[in-house]
Amino acid sequence: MSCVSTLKAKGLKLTPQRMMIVDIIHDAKEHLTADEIIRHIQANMPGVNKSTVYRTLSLLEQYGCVYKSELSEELIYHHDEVGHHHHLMCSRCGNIIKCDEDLFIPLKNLLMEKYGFDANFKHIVMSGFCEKCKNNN
Amino acid sequence: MSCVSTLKAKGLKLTPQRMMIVDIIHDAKEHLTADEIIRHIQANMPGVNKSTVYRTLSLLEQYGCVYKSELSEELIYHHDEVGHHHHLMCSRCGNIIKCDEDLFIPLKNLLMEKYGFDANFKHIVMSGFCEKCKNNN
DNA sequence: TTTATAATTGCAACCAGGTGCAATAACAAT
DNA sequence: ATTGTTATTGCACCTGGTTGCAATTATAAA
Repeated sequence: MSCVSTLKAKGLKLTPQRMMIVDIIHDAKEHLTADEIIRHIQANMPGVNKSTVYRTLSLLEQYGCVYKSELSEELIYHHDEVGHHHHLMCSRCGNIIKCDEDLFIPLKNLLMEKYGFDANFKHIVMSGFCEKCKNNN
Repeated sequence: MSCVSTLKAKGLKLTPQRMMIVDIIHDAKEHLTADEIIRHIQANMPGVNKSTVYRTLSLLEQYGCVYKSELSEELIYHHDEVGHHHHLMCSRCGNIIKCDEDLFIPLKNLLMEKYGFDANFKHIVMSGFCEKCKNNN
């Protein structure tokens, strides 16, 4: 079900601002920060307020139309189809290790089995200590 | 190694503000929000600035003396020994399911094996859709 | 097409947390 | 005990994100 029909089915209004935000996320090749989305929309529709954007994003997230994740401290928004990956961030040195996403599959399956919970494993950032910092306390 | 000797070993200064913040976290039975820590310290040492608190917390986190985690949108700080648990938060309805921490052990071990990464699995919040919301799109 | 109504917007004010900088204080060396 | 160095503090300001509210607008019903 497309974003637009999902919203419609819920009795939510298809305002020009919303349509534009949906389009921006759909068209994006990569994930976007909220700020990038705000700049994009204000280029086309000057005067659109940032609170409108944030409210729309959280609405779309609630209805499964976009995914919000965090990437080294900053929140990013992305559409389902966009490629995703996981990160391990060191609390000491701040370095980020890219992480094979397959490692998370067993956990995802387990959460589904035990709790019926459909975890968002599109972008994960785990914090902890990297090899170097761990040994160099 | 205690927090105090860790700081000392790194050539960091043991200011009264820092000592007090360390004490507060040590004495806490539960995890604390940054705000609670700020209120605590300002009760004993009026005039201590919130930026000092935030800077001290991130310093302590870097050196493994406290753990920062997120609990349904708010950041919490806690000492190693404090009991911990995981949560599954629904992006639609906001409900939080408590989650058995053992489920994360295989993943933790895998990350250690493959990347030498010591993941902080003290408090995890996973987002996704709960059983009810998942089926009620 | 007009009207009613409920959802949505923009605004302004707010919140948690972070940052650059000059003043201060902890600690080491004398 | 005094001094010098360097880390740390408090301050003022900034940032991303949120909220209450009055004005506006999409949509359904008449």
